[in-house]
Amino acid sequence: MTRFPRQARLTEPAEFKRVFDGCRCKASDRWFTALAIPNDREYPRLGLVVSRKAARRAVARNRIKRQVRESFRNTQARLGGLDIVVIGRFGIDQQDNMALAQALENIWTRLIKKCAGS
RNA sequence: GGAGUUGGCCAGGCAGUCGCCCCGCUUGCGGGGAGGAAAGUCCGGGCUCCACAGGGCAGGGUGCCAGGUAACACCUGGGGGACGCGAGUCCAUGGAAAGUGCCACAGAAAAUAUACCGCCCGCCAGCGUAUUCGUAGGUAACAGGCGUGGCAGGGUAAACCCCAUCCGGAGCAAGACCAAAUAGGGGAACGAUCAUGCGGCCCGCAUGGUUCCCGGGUAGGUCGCUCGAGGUGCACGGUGACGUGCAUCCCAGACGAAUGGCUGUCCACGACAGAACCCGGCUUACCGGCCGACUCCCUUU
Repeated sequence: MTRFPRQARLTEPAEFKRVFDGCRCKASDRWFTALAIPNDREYPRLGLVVSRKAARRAVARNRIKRQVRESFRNTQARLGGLDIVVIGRFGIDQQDNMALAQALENIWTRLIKKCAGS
């Protein structure tokens, strides 16, 4: 299943707050920080935070978000019932799509491992 | 052919595949899905709410003339000035005889009135040179004083100002509607007339229960939200901006926020950059490409 419907997104401030406050496991590198918390569902949900600070131009922010969504879409089957917030960090707009995809793959793997342990 | 001026247009294409956001019939299909600047938020409107008898002052914008427009600081035409052989380009381009202020350059001096300069006359003091010294004379140069003469009543209003003219405030987080949970408010009905308080007691008054209704209103939701000063074509009017008529088309509407990923292929190897209520402008950013008009020079016929 590689769809990405609205149910698979965090859409309300309260949901974001839940992840930030109750964050159990965390994975980060130079360009991303990912926070996660188990939800009561059978599928994962994704929320994105890419600030103006991380990428000045709107075009760059859009590109980064699309990359994350695309990567999430292809990976979600392995993630299980997690609410995840991915945060873009400063300098991320300098990276090309290939680099972002690899970085994300790495992030997902580590996140799964950490959450399974907790 | 070369050099140049100017107006307009495009903004990688195609195929496959996996997705996202709207809409339509609703297995699943079909249709639509960022820009010329969507940007800066600098002007002008529409729209919404609030305020508002009328007039004036203050404050702010605009500034040759005429026209276009819903309106403008925009656009068109004309006048004037500057640049260019020219096509053209650029100009906040009203008023200095209402007043106040300022004045780089030039000038003696930009308003107090004369320092200044040139020439002339005389005087005082000092220095250098020549002579043995004092004294006297001559030459060059400096400073000061006196008399006479020269020069002006200019510029500046992206200085105040004057004149003309325009201007209410806030903004879609505008605003409208629906509306949980919880805690208040108002009302009605029901209690073997039960409990508590004020009373020694009764009456009475207050508080308490359950059910229902009403009103305000938070989270949340819906609307506003895209058919519009709309696009395209033709005709007519006008030097032109533009207007009028007819025909035709429906062309993003998201809201933790869609418009993308991958693969193949072609070429001039792809810049600046992402809608958030909607229009008209201005300004800024930008790889390249295409089309039209015009000017000058050279060559050929």
